[in-house]
Amino acid sequence: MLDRQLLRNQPEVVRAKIARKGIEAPIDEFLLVDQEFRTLQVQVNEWQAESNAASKSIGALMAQGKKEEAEAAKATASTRKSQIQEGEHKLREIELQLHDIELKFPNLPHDSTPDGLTPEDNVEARDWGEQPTFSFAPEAHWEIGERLGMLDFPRGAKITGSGFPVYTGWGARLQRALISFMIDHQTQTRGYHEVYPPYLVNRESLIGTGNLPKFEEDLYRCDADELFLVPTAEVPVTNLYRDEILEYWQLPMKLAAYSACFRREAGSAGKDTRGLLRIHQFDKVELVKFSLPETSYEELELMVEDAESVLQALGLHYRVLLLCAGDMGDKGCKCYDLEVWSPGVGRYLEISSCTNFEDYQSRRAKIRFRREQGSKAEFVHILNGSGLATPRLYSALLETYQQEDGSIIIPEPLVPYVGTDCIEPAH
RNA sequence: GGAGAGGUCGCAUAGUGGUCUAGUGCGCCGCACUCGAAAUGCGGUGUGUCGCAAGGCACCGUGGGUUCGAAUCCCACCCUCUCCUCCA
Repeated sequence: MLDRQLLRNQPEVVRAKIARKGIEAPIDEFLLVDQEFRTLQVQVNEWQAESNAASKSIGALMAQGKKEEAEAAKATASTRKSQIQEGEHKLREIELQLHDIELKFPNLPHDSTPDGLTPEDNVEARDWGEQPTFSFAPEAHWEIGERLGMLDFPRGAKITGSGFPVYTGWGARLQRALISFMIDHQTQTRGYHEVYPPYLVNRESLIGTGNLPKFEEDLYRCDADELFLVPTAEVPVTNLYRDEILEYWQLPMKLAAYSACFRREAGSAGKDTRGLLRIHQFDKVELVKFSLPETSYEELELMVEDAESVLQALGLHYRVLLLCAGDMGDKGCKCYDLEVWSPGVGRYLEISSCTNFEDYQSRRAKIRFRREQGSKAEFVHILNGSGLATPRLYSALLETYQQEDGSIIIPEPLVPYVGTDCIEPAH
């Protein structure tokens, strides 16, 4: 959600900035409904003020025992009543309409976000490590996983559906190890506070982060209870402080949460269907920051480094992309993607997105802070990033550390979590 | 799921139809007193929205209703607590 004053006072600036994302903002619709809203509000307020004054005078007349005058005043007042009620209803209706329009506005890209509409316009900020070389043809992770009894796609499809893989044996152990390693890494060496959130959230929470109203078709919904499975821990974690005012000293607040993530991936049927590249249920450690507005872009750079540090610890080659305005999505102001190299698949895989939303989410979720006691509450800036998502990490790990004899070397920091330094084929 | 109790301004409480424009205490801010502090006294102290402003309007868990007028009465729902039931 954007600042209503900004929309009113500088509609053309807003329109132009949103156009950089290749999106046409509903700015004309907003201005029209907003004007209607304000006009009616002034009118209804006047009526209410008259009514309040009249009621007060009736009270005074009653107290003085002037019953007849009071009765006469009551009669007059009751004629005004339906008019006011009608006006109030209409006003509420228009306000909801206005709010709906506001919720549909995408965020404005930051000036440092490059122009462009397609992935080709993204800017490579840096890379780390080198593409590993092999003396044999590297296998894709689904081949390695099935051969070593770590991944079972057919049975996952049987018990649930496609896109719900089963991890078994060392595969399950490795999955659990990655989660534990990453959450420990972020909390113990990068200063994040651990959160373990619910996996089901209500509608308000999804509106708060901006997943609703626009992206409902991407979510799994439990109709009986009006709850949704979380597409990312971003949703419950960001909403922890919905409708709250934080203390100045709490900022920046850095939270790290593991959760399973559930996405219907509607509209992407046929894309990346093999292996772990695009699945409906996956695991992710999510980083969320509540920041002072004036430092949020520094915090973004630090968050990208936090995400990168996992890949560096595991010795995986990756690159960092600064996304162009059109490829960043609706909610962000500035976004970096981390792409890890997966040699068997032969591609860089998006494994983390680190985004500064500025006050877009905090405005929706009403998350504010106070600089000092008595000063006005301001919206915090909210950032989040994956730190990291497991399926593509899993892919890069198996494919990078595969050996000619069919085994997988486990990188050193992960050994205590997995309980072995090498996963070998069964004999 | 069943029964009961409760949800009021940061916190704690008062308020059961019109001097409530929601009182009081604590906390907080300002001023006074003081060398300084404590104590004390005085004043102030929520959010949103419309307005250049003065000021208006809305908000006592949420949504409806009754009434000229609702924190207060009625209905539905949500949440918390206690007990019962169920249960990993």
